[in-house]
Amino acid sequence: MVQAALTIGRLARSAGVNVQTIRFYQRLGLIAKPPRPSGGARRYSSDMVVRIKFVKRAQALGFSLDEIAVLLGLSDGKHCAETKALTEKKLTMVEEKINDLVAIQNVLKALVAECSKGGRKSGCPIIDALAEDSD
Amino acid sequence: MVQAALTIGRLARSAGVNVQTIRFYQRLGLIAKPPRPSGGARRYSSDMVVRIKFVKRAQALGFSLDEIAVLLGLSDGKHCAETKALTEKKLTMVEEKINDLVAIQNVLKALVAECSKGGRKSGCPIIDALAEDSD
DNA sequence: CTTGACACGGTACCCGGGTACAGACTCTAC
DNA sequence: GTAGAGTCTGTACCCGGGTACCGTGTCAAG
Repeated sequence: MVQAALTIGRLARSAGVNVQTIRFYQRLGLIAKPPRPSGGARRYSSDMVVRIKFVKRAQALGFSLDEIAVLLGLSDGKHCAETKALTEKKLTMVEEKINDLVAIQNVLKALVAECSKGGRKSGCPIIDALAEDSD
Repeated sequence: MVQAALTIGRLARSAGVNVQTIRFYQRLGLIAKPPRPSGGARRYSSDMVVRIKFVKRAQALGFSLDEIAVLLGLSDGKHCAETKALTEKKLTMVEEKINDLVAIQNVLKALVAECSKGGRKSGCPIIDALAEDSD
């Protein structure tokens, strides 16, 4: 933690993010806005790079920015139980989404297979299946 | 095809959709707008119910409204090859999404497991993992 | 002393898939 | 004749996660 005192542009480049994204995160309250030295540019410590990367990694694991705000609030390491609960909830959501997609995958596979088989009543079996009153 | 001559409200109820959604689909060109009988309300044939349900079923299989517009354009049953190609493309997209989610699932599972194991250096292993420079 | 590169703050716009609201009209029943 | 339900058009708003544009300020180099 060398407190490298970055400008927002350098901070953005270090974190691999746009300047606008940082301002956007500030508006959401994910990222603190350091005090502005009256007439000059705000200065950011290199801890902010870590914090932004934290956001990006959590996002890559499927957490929404709202959820990440909560995670950041728990990030002093003293709220491990809550953090774990949130992660388990997210895991459940991911698994539900996988189940949904697998069901879709099976339907699509069946449609493609039927199409390849050929020789059905009227036109295209895929179109027929979508037009049928199967609900 | 009894041409039941539905009002937009009845059409919406039959198709299980809001009136605004029908108008929205009309704006997108997914659904035709029957001529307005000068001063009266537009009348919809019951074929429109089928068409709207087609849209909803395709949507449930992961097709976007743009893609559904294409599907509807192919839906005379004479474009089975194109339809199949579109479906295969969608299947591939779904499979890619499943793969992404399974990767996420594995990471989340590992984090939860490590958290349950307990006894790590500093605070919460999940927070630590998100804060670490692993990229 | 001017030019260029940044920073600042505010606002508007993008995507996709709708939802909601406002104001005018028509039709039907009481 | 008047209330209520429905329809019409147009426009604005919602979500989430940003992106873009505008006018102004500040700083350093040439």
